Amino acid sequence: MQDLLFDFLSKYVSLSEDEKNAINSLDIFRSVKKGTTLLEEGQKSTDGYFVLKGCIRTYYLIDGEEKTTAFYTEMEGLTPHCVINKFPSEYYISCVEDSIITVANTEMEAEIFNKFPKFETLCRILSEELLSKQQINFDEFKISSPEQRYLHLIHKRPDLIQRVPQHQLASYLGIKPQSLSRLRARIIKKS
Amino acid sequence: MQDLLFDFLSKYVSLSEDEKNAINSLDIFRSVKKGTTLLEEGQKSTDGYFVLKGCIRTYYLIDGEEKTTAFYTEMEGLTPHCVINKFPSEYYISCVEDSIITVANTEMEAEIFNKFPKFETLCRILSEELLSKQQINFDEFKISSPEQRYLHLIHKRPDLIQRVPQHQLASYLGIKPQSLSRLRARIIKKS
DNA sequence: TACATTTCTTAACTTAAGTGAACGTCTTTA
DNA sequence: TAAAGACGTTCACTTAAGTTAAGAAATGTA
Repeated sequence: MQDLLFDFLSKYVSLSEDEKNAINSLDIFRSVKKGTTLLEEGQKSTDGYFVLKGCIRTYYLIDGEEKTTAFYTEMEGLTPHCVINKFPSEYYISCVEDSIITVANTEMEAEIFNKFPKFETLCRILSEELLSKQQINFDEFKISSPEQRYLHLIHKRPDLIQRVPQHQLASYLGIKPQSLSRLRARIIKKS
Repeated sequence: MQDLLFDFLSKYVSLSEDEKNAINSLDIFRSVKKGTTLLEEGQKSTDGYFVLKGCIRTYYLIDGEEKTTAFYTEMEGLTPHCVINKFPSEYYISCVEDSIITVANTEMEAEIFNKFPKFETLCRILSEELLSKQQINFDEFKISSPEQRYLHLIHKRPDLIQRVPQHQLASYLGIKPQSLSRLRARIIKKS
């Protein structure tokens, strides 16, 4: 399982056996069942996640309704906002599928950065890349209609449409489940 | 003018005179007039920007229409996507007001990181913070209606509503200028 | 298997955003 | 200073999303 992680990292830096061992010794690999809640609203945590296999999502609970705002699949990671700002979490994190993930807290990160500065460079580059991609995503969302967003998602992340329930996709697209259903019917009719 | 930058940085790290001098010697401070285009669509660039005073925006030109997707004001910075992905820029960057900014390219960054590893830590922390804030912004955008987004903007960035033209604000809120105009009239009527 | 629950779809109705056009105001500039 | 252009508002009309409700389909569970 570790190989998935090391293969991914090797795209950015080359790791010595020492460095790989240092990571392995941290015992960060976890297998989690579909439906497991990794983080709850109101909870404080210092754990960040990285998905090796499977899918996790973040959602807000608003007036009893789940509003899914992000999905993380293979080779995607997230550091919850509450880890950064030290306040209780404003959202939930939950497993969409049985998944294999890494869980690492801030202290483990600091330890690794200290021993191997290379990792800090890696993390800087990764988060700068992510920030930039995220901005493009946001831009695209703003300048598109719900229908365009859906069509775009089909091209950009076709897997999501298969592996994620419609009502979760809907809020991810910024609309209600009924609207997504209607919008899909409209698209099929057109073609 | 440099003091604005150093005051900001001092919130994250303490800088020695040596380090400040190293930054000053890079000659990164620029004064730019309202309307100046810093980056054009199709252009390649390695420059990142940080706003000390004033306001800059990113916009896409789609079917002859400007779609403004982001504003950067005092103590906010951006690294354009084209700097990260090495492709021609998909958007423009332009000055909304007369501004004082820093302009730094990738090589200068590398040089500073090399001399003062502390700066890389600073940049990692800043970009992780930004990424996290950005995600919260995006979440909020998704779960809100245009009217809620506008009301939220009034509370979160009241200055923007004063200093930025309505039609630029509109696309920033993901709607047409006419809709923003109508939405504002609706809000006034209610209250 | 049978029942309950969740998820998805459909429909009728309401509300709000998109569109195109007109108009007044303000700004730019020739 | 006059003309042109940009900007914001309003309006009538169109289109699509929100809402509420009902029912079908799929899923999970006893």
